[in-house]
Formats: sequence, structure tokens, C-alpha cells
Amino acid sequence: MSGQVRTFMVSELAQRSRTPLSSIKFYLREGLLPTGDLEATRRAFYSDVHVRRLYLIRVLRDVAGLAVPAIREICKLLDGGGERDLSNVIAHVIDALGRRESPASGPEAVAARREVFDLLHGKGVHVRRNAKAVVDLADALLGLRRTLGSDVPAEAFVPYLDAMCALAEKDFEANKHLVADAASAAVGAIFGTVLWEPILILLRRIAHEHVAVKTFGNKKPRERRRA
Amino acid sequence: MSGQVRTFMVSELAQRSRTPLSSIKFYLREGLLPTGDLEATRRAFYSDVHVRRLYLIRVLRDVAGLAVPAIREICKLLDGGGERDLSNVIAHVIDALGRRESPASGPEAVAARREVFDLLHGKGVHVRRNAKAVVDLADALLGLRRTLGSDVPAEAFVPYLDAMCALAEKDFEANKHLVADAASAAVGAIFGTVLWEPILILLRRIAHEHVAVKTFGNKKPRERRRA
DNA sequence: CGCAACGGATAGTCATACTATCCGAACGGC
DNA sequence: GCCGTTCGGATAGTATGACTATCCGTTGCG
Repeated sequence: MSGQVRTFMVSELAQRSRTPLSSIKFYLREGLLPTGDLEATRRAFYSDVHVRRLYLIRVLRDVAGLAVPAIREICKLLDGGGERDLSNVIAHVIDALGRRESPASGPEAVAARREVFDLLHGKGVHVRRNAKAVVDLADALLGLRRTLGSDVPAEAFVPYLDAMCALAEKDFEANKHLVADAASAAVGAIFGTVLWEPILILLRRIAHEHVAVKTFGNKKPRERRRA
Repeated sequence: MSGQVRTFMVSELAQRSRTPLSSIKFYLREGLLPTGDLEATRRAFYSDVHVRRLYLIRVLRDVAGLAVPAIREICKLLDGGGERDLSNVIAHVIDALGRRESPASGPEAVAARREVFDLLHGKGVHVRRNAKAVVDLADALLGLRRTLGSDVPAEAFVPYLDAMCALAEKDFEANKHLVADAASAAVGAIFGTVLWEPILILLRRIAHEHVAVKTFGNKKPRERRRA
């Protein structure tokens, strides 16, 4: 198909990817980085695939804040996902981005999950009933009610949901032309999802500062009670 | 002003706040939790203020993912902020929510900061030029360019910024009636900012799954090249 | 009077993500 | 063929952060 792929040995991989050799060995042990092709002679050869994988690992660790087991899960999906429906791979990758461990249990949690899913379904959103993000969203709703009062309705999510759906259309529109194959589409989806999340949060904080200044600007408090 | 505040000792504080006594001692040592009023006899009395503070600590740690020094900084602002302009306290609290340490340096970083600030200023956003979120946003822009190509314009933020500003108006509108004094307004702003951030992220992931299914649904990839 | 609870100090634990060292085998330039 | 370098693989050590446990001398209540 294409010409020879340039291969090299582990020390060059370390140089090219600017990753300490000890970390590369660690990632190999932990199964985040596939082993290079082992020649009969017990020498392994690496390629550009491994350089990109190391970059992905760094983004998932530093930007998404994922722990090693979660990163491993994503790598497994990418390495073995060629057989599957692309949207299925992307959905499972998004699942794996949720780093929290134990979803809440109990009748309260089940009810919240149903409430959240019904809201999404009612808005015409195509999402699996048991998607990690849906389950986590239900938990977040419970947390919100515990903190701010039990009258917080799930409908409070609607303005945010509408805004996110509108923006998501734009995100995918912008990247559609880049998609060559399933694996790179999945990687692209990871970068698109992960790299923009902190930006979204920063923009929200900036917007909050802006509104706080407009609302409370230059007003000294006239009275102080208990915090 | 009001009647007697019910006070109690440290073991009851542990029970009420469902926090291990050892953690309470740790937070006292670290300066996250103000010392109870020390009677002449070397016994300290705590009140509801301390219960609420422990709850705030838990939210900042578990939801915002802040480290102890950042939480301490926020607590200091809340405890000593009575004298200051309210919007000023809120702005500095939002600064402290940014957990990353070292902003990038160099001419490239300075240029990016200027670019980002000019964009915000041009859109009429009232934000300090050196706000943590602005500096971090400039760094994120550099990271984006390093990953996706150096042609990513700062204007790519505009749709997100507009959406966040519109939502922020709504956020503050909903909470304006709750504001009794500066300290509780600041705490309210923290909860409003922090509790909704993970929800926003979850909704975005759900929207991405939705769009991915619509775009790639039920299509098996026909070819697979290198990842 | 005695025993539990207190404040305060110090040291220990646990998890995570590396990082360093050691070993024996294989290249590869001479 | 020799030998210094680099390899793959295994094992052990380190750094950090957030608690957690223990000890000690004091205090207060029944």
C-alpha cells in the first residue's frame, strides 16, 4: 500500500517523543504502548505510531487528568476497535473519559437516572441509557439537590444541553474532512472532546467574572453576617 | 443581633459533618478550618460555620479537584474578604480555582495572552487582563496550536464564549435573590461555578455522543490505515 | 478521684506514577 | 572473534499528597 514505514529502536523513540526511557518502559509494562515488532532476535522496532501514542497518553494524563487504568482502557479500544462500528468506538471512548469510580446506587439514584434519560430522550438526543455520562449526570443531579435544595429540577439542564448540542454540531462539522479511517477518527474525537473541555471551563469562568463585575461591581458590602 | 449560636466541641463537629476527627485535625493544622473559639481553659468551641466550611472543603476537593494549598487560599479570601469589594473577592476566588501551577513564559506566551485579551475586550467582556483564567486560556490556545496545527485562530473561541456569556447571565439571575452578604455571596458563587462545571462537561460529552451517532451511526469502517 | 475527651505534636500509612538499577544477551565496529 | 554499547525484561526504590494513628500532658465532669 504505502512505502516502507521508518522504524527505529527504543532509545530513538525516547528522543523523538521527548519521553524518558524509564517512562516508556513503564507504559510498555502497563499496556498503554503496544510492544514494537519483535524480530526473531528479541529486538523490537518502533514507528511513528508509537510516537503518536505517547502524545495521546500525555494528553489524556495531563489534560483529561486520567489515571493509568483509564488510559489503558482507551488504548485497548483504539487497538482493537477496527472491527466495530465507529460511533460505537467513539461512544465507549467517551465512556472511558469519565474517571470517577463508583456510581451511586439505591432507588434514589435509579430514579434520577430515569429522570435524566427521559429528559434527554424527550429532547431527541441519541445517547445510550447506560452511557457513563448519563449515569454521572444523574449522580451530579443528586449532588446538586443535596447542596442547593431538593427542588432543583432536571429541566435546569436544558439551556446548557441546548447550547452543548449546538456547539457539538459545529465541532463535528469542522473535523469531518479530516477523517481517513476509524482509528484516526476515534483519536480525532478524543482530541476534539478532551482538548476543548478545559477551554470551555475557562471561558465559563471568564463569563462569570464578567457578570459578577457587572452585577456587584464597585459595591462594598454594607453588612456582614455569618459565612 | 440573633440569639445564641449553638456551639459544640470537636467530637460533635466530627459527627455532624461526618468527617473523621483525624481529618479535622489535619484541616486545622493546614489552616483550612478556622480554630474554634478558644476559651481561657484551652477548650475550643465550634459552630455551624465550621460544619459548612467542612462541606465547602469537600466540594472543592472532590468536585473541583483542588489541592490543599488552593483550598487554603480560597478559605483565606473568604475569612478575610469582608473588607473588599464583592466582585473583587469573587474574581480572586475564581482565580484560585485554577489549579495549574506554572503558566508558560516566553514571547510566544505573551503574544497569545495579548491575542486572547484583545478578543475578550473586543467582545465587551469585563475581565482583568491578568486573570488566571485569561492566562490559562492563552496557554490552552498554544497547546491547541501545538496539537492541531498553528492555524487555529483565537476566534475559534467565539461561539463558546458567546454561549458561556449567555448562560452566565442566567446563572447569576437565578441566584441574585439569595445574596445576603458578601461572604455568603462569595460562597454561593463558588458553588455555582464549581458544581455546574462537571455537569457542563457531561452534557457536552452526551452531545458529542449524540452527534457521533448521527454522523457515523451504523457505518462499519471499510478500510483501516495506521492510527 | 478517676476516666474519657481535649489540644497539640510527631510519625506512619497508602496510593499513584514514575525512576533507577541490575542482569544477561545481542549487535556491530574493528 | 572481541568488547563496549544498547537492548529487553525484571525488581526495587523514590517523590508526592492527603490523610491517619499514636502519644502526651491537661482538663472537666460525674
